[in-house]
Amino acid sequence: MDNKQITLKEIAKLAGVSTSTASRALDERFDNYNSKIAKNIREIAEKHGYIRNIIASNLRRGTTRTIGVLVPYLSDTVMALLYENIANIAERHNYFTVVATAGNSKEREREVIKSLLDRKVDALILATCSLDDENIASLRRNKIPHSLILRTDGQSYSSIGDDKAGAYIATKHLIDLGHKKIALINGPIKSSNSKYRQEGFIEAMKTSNLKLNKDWIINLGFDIKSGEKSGDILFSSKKERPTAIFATNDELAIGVMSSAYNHGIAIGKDVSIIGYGDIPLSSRLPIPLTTIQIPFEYMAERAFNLAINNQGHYPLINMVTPTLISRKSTSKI
Amino acid sequence: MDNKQITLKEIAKLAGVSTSTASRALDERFDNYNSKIAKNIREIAEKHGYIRNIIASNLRRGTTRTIGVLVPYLSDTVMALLYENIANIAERHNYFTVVATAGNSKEREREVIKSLLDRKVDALILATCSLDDENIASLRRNKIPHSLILRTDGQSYSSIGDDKAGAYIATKHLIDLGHKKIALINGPIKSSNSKYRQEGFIEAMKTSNLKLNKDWIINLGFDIKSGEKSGDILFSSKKERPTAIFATNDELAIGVMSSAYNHGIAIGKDVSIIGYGDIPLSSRLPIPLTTIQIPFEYMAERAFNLAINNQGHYPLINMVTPTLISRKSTSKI
DNA sequence: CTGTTAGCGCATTCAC
DNA sequence: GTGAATGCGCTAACAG
Repeated sequence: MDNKQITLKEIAKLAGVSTSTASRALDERFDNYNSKIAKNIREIAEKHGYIRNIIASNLRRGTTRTIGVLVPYLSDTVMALLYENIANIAERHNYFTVVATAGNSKEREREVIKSLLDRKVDALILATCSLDDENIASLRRNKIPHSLILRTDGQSYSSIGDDKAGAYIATKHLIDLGHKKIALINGPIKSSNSKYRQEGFIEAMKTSNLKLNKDWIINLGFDIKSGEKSGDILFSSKKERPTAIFATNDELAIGVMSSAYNHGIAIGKDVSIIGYGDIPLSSRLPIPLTTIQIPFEYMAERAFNLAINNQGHYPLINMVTPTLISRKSTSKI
Repeated sequence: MDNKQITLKEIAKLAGVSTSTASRALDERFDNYNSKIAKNIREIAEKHGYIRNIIASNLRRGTTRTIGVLVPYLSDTVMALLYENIANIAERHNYFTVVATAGNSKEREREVIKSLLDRKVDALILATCSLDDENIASLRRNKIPHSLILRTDGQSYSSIGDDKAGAYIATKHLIDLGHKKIALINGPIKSSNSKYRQEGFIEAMKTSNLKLNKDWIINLGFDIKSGEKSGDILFSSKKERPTAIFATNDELAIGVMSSAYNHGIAIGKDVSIIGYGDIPLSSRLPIPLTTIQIPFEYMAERAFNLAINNQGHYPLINMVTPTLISRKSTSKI
């Protein structure tokens, strides 16, 4: 595999040519270099298991063909899926990918961006964006190639889902099932996906002339625990309870389900729950979750293209259309 | 942030010293270099936002302080948790980490290892090991620093859980609850964790003089889907059904739960289910999952130390002890 | 402690 | 199409 790798110079010597000729013959970017001598060099290189020293090459070329991806947590399945898709598409384009996790701290995010940049990544893809994100503004100021995925601040090139439409579809699904008392469990509104999903929810409610109950719109976090807490708030209320809940991501929905179970409320019967994201788990829950599917692969591909080459081929904000996946957690009232 | 980064040479010129002096003054490895001139260099560097070009530094130093991590899937929560823990401990030691996913293909794994090595990672940590793993044998032959995590082939330095003990505890828990008809849902036996968990299961059964039913030991995959299939096999059998099931990881257990639900079998009542791993989700399932907790952080730390520096400070196989977490998915018969 | 010299391994001028 | 020369930016060996 390696140990003392054979070097370009040595290959050149073996082939009886200069290192520059050897370098050209082995440069993957010139595919029209087919002289006899070039072919010979390639054969020799192949035979001796020559592998270009990427570090040296990167230094000289001034580019690393590496993109850095920033997510809050990799243990968040949506983020893991997003990253896997980005890594795949990048690999197909001969790019290498590195991830870093920033948790929910803007400060940590700043550090991590710096660390990625110090490593000379050619571009960044960020899934951490909040609506007024100073870190991302700083990327723009410094003209650092980057794109946003899943969430946008409306100012950098972004590949996101049509969150408002998705939320509208989700809410409409509940309404079409006959529900009128519908609660929204959402993440913090400072993220664009939360904001637009909330807008979609409200629009669907208003369009159907349904009353919005302020106590039934809850904005805590994005994780299971937040969903559970939100569910506890709704289900332990002395007042009226909602008959349906739209949780703006699947993890929140799972948390709500857990809470419902603890309160002895039958999911899909006493209460309908719809999520957002369609993570692999959702279809395999004891009560499979009705949810909104996001085309992650397509989203990742666009984010990649935006990061690498966003010279006006694409609009600033690129949206993919989500679709409803109906399962057992929702039913007619 | 960057753009045209100021270079060491320029800092040296500004400080009126040679580049080598500047280099030494800014070398993080010499913390005892505190002459007046050195301090001055550092001040100037700080003022001008100097950042060492890591690529050039890596090339010259011949080391990257980067470790490569190989996992099957990042969308497998256990793997994501493992990686996050490795990345954290590595960062604390001033190492950078990159991940790659190999799916379940040994061929792909080989490619990915090569790609990581081409990038000159200083060491590898692999969570992909099977019992007789040619890729890992190859690492040993080529004396490439590496360690195994979660799974071992018994020949490379490894940081794993005590799978046999964990499985014994899990099975014993079911037996102590009065169960006698116990099924095992396990991954493919070619992975050490599956193998040892199966051994622990069998030992507990034998120690308690319980009969092993061959139809009740199922070895499919590691994912939810496999768990669901396995559950379907058990629950749709015309013959006798088990009253308890030990699934050797939480995802399998979730799959089984889904199957149980579909068959109208009440979890924690008609059937007790115990998992393994304690992923965050498990405690928040509608019926919280009894499971075996693995100390991932400690496991990751040891794997890191083994990868970086395994010169006999540690035994070949390092085991962390798992503990039982009792929840509602198991109950007395 | 400091400066000089000499590369790490490769890619890119620029002549021929 | 090829080779000689020249660094990318940094670090290490050596001598003082």
